[in-house]
Amino acid sequence: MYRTHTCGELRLKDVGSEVTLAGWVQTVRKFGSITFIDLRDRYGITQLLFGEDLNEQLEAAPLGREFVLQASGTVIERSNKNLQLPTGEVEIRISSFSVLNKSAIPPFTIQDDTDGGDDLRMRYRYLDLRRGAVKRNIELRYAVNRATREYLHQNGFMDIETPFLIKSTPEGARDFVVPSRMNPGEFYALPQSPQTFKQLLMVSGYDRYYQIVKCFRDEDLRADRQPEFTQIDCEMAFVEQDDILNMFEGLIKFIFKQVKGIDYTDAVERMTWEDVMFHYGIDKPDIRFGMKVANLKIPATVFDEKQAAVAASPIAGSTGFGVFDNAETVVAIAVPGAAEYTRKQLDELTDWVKRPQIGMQGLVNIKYNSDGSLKSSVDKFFTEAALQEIAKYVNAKPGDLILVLAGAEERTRKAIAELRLELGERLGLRKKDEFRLLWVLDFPLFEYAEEENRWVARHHPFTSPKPSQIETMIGNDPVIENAAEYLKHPYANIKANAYDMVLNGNEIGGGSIRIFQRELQEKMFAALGMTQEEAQHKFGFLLGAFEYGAPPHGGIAFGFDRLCAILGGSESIRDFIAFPKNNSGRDVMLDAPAGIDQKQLDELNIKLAL
RNA sequence: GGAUCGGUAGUUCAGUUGGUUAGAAUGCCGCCCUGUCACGGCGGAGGUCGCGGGUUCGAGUCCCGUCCGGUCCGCCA
Repeated sequence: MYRTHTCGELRLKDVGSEVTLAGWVQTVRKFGSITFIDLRDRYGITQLLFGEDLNEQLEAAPLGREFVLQASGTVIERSNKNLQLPTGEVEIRISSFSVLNKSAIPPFTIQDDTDGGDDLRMRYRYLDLRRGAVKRNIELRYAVNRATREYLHQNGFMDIETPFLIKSTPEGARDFVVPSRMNPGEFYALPQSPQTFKQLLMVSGYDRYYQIVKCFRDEDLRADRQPEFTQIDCEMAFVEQDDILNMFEGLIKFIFKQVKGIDYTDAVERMTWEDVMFHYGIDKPDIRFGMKVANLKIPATVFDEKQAAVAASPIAGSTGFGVFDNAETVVAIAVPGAAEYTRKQLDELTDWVKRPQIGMQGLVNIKYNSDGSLKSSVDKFFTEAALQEIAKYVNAKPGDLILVLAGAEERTRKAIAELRLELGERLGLRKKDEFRLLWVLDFPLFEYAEEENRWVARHHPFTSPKPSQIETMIGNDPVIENAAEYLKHPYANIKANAYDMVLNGNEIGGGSIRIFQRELQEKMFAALGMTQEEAQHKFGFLLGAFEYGAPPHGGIAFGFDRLCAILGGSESIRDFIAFPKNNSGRDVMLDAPAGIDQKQLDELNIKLAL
């Protein structure tokens, strides 16, 4: 063995021991005749003391940053202790050492607070991984992994591997594709998720399955998206929606406890998709703070159950203010304590909602002053009494600032959700150390793709409708005559047995109760515009399996990278992946993807048409 | 597919209206230093201003193109 101890374990009780350590040189601090060296490994940092007797040897073999060093000596108590370090009360008086390997000067500093930019850090990822800040993230990831396996194992789940070389599917994200040498002209696809395999495992009777597994989607990336990412993929047979929700909020609570020491004893809130869209404008609301959306006006085609309530809004009739009267949707939030905002701040907020990403025409503000008076940017159109009515409707208190957006339903609702998050952020309401879970239930089963003029599955084509709506689905022809009026089609109102788990405004997991009868699955494929032949060709294996006693089943998948990032208090999932790819899907360390030899292309019968 | 910001020393950045020899910090190298731990002190080296073209007496700075990177929209069942 190269070492008797790690660099993280020696303490006062070890004083007097003869030890040998091995690790990387973090820093060299030379003081004439004595030299301090911080030696680092995965476990920590220990200070080495090189006395006068070793000076000659040090001059013969100078030590630089990141040199690999083996050093032996006696553990002694420090005269000057460093209580910042766990090992800071002791140091090693070195008697002999040897340089196991030299190091080139690293391109950035190997410190928590590195001077390296993202690109450089990724190019030298093996150096970046030496940094404590990154190491702690990788350790946290492993802790989440272990907690997940422990919980699922205790609950009878089996980890079963599924293949990576599978068949391309028509629905959903673009597939990564792998050419088959032995089958010229044919291609495998990498799985977007093990969805159909886990359902087949249910048919086979492995009634509790899980896998922490890579998934692949060839779509454009973002800071928080990778072309290959990891899911905690789970499926259960003989369950209803509640069984799944209970089992997996248990999982997340267990992870909180094991990884963060947090006792999440509150019941996880459950809201329907309609409710969260109505009250927060988005399907993954951050419920750590209030500032709920007030609906002053909505189109007749959405939120059937809310129409009556909105009809009582103070701007329901004609107001004489064209911006409201001509808008499909008018929504507002009351920002607590923001009535003091200056003209400059309000202008800045207005510019913020006018950015192309938000795309609103403007922002109406109403200051509900502490003295109860009201001052707005639309005083020309509304009496103070009318503003009072609005303030009451949006539940504003004196001292609040009411912000109102008006425009087309979809865009405006999205914009108010963004505005709510932005102000929550600015007011410090999105606390890093606070975690609030939420189940969002009863998503629509279908969305309408206007450009393709057909229904698409909102979750995926294996999601079952609410049992009460199976008749609606089977009994209606999916074809739409007038695309503009798709909202009037019965399919627009079919709700799915689907659920998302939301943590602090992030969708961390989602799943559904699946279709398990052949007829309903065939109807689903037909609803999505597939001919019987196509369905048979693409999913014949699944339809076949459903003929041999498929049990009722359902499942869920969690975004493992994202979950780790949130638990680690970071926005970026890249920090939690040992070897991530950049925004263009490149591995800048390997320089992948890359071209291949003509010989390889020939073997694969592939001609490039660049 | 679209929008937008950026590319200057090993690294992170500054660089005025276009004007002398392109700066700082950090890192690196050398010398000094027996208690540092962001050690300190003194000195030094280090640049194809991403690349190509243009405007100009003169371009890091302005214009066009291109490559690379960041952020966002579309997209991501």
